[in-house]
Amino acid sequence: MKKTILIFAALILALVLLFQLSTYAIISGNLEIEITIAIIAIVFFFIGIMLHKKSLLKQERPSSEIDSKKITDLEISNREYEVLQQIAIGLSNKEIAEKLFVSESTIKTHVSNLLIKLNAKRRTQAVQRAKDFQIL
Amino acid sequence: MKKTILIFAALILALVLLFQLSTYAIISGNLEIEITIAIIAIVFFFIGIMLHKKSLLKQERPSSEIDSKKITDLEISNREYEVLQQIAIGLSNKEIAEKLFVSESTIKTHVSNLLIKLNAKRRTQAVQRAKDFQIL
DNA sequence: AATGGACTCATACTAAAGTACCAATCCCTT
DNA sequence: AAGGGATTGGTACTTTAGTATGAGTCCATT
Repeated sequence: MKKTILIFAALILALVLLFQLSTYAIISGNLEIEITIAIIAIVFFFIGIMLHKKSLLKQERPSSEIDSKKITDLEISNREYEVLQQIAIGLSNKEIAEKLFVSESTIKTHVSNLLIKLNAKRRTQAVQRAKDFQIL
Repeated sequence: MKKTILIFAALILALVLLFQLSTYAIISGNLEIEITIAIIAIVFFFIGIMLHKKSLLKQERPSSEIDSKKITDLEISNREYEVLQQIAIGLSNKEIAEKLFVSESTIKTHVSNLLIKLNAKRRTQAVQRAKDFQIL
């Protein structure tokens, strides 16, 4: 909200400045009115583009951001989440075990707990549900 | 490219029209120059926003579009692709078999072929690779 | 008519995945 | 110090997944 106010203040300021400039230019005869109008048009054209770009950035981020709150809500521990990430890239339990320097038994335990917490029957379904929850 | 030319033509036309309007207004004394400038600024401000929005739509679509050419390149058949989609949503072979009204054996055959064609060792990896290829 | 691709299904395996239970540390909080 | 969650690991099993191989049907192209 603060940024919006600042942006609009800047816009009004720019408008006033351009107006002052154009008035002076027209009176002093240094600039033609067509050029003044053209400059104003171009300046606000690009202001429109830039503002829209910034507003979109704020909207796009959440859609691809992981929801860390949801992870804690589901009571998924750090280690379990690490395992979940490895499942998502298609690794087997043995491969995950080697990557995280633990035994395959440990990974199986983590996977079983993940399936319960994500209410999934299989690891493929767990990945799908995790993506629905925006935690992957 | 054609659209870009049309858009710029429309922009120039709008600029000329606004210029004509403002010249007439100022000469006839019906409008103050400040108001004219303000109108031009607002109009081009919104033109900027709208143009940027349209250009973004063209960019976003391809990133979430499935690459049907890639599917044929990988020699993945229609039925195999259907199975791939079901794997991606986390179904087991038996569940896929019931959904597509075929036996589990058939699904296993399709899955095996998919793994070869996608160069994957497991179904989870197949899903991951399919997404890399933009076919899911 | 013959060939080849797509789809189907089966059998018999081997290999992963997943379940159920138990248990030992470690670390943090009460 | 005691309790509890997190992490680790094991054994013993059941269930899915995946491989290998062969074979039949259907359909379009040659």
